Amino acid sequence: MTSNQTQTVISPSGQYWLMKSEPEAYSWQRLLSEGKTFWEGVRNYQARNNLKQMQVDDLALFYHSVSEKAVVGVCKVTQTAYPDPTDDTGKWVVVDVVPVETLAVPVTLATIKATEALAAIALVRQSRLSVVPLTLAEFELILSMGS
DNA sequence: GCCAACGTTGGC
DNA sequence: GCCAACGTTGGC
Repeated sequence: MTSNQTQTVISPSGQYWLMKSEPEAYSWQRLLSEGKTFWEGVRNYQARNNLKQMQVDDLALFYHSVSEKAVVGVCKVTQTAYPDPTDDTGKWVVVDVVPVETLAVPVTLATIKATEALAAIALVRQSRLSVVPLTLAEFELILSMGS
């Protein structure tokens, strides 16, 4: 590790994600205070497939949906997909994540939509998908907008 | 609170 | 296997 910045911005697998949560259901502040969580409750096949592709140390933006509509932090995958303990059917999975950093300035959906370079972002194009992939460029741009 | 988008379910 | 009905999500 040469610096904090390198640690934050680089995902060894080259994969980057954005994960959505309603702050009323599970907030960034709660993740900060708990230090770790498993990302439960995904009941959508496409989102599940994204979860299954995650590697340890993949980085993900944490997005507050509905009441806030802003990217608020960066988290990191510490455990790849395993069966969702809150699910009886055995069909669904979770991953473990830990918080990495809080954005100095939340990056709002309105700002993202107004940014030309983010026009293709899956957050906007597939607004109902709760776990979406990001390109490195999208990930880095949102991080820089939030710093 | 409304509505658009979209995923799921079930009848045929 | 199609498609109408329905439920859910999430932005506005």
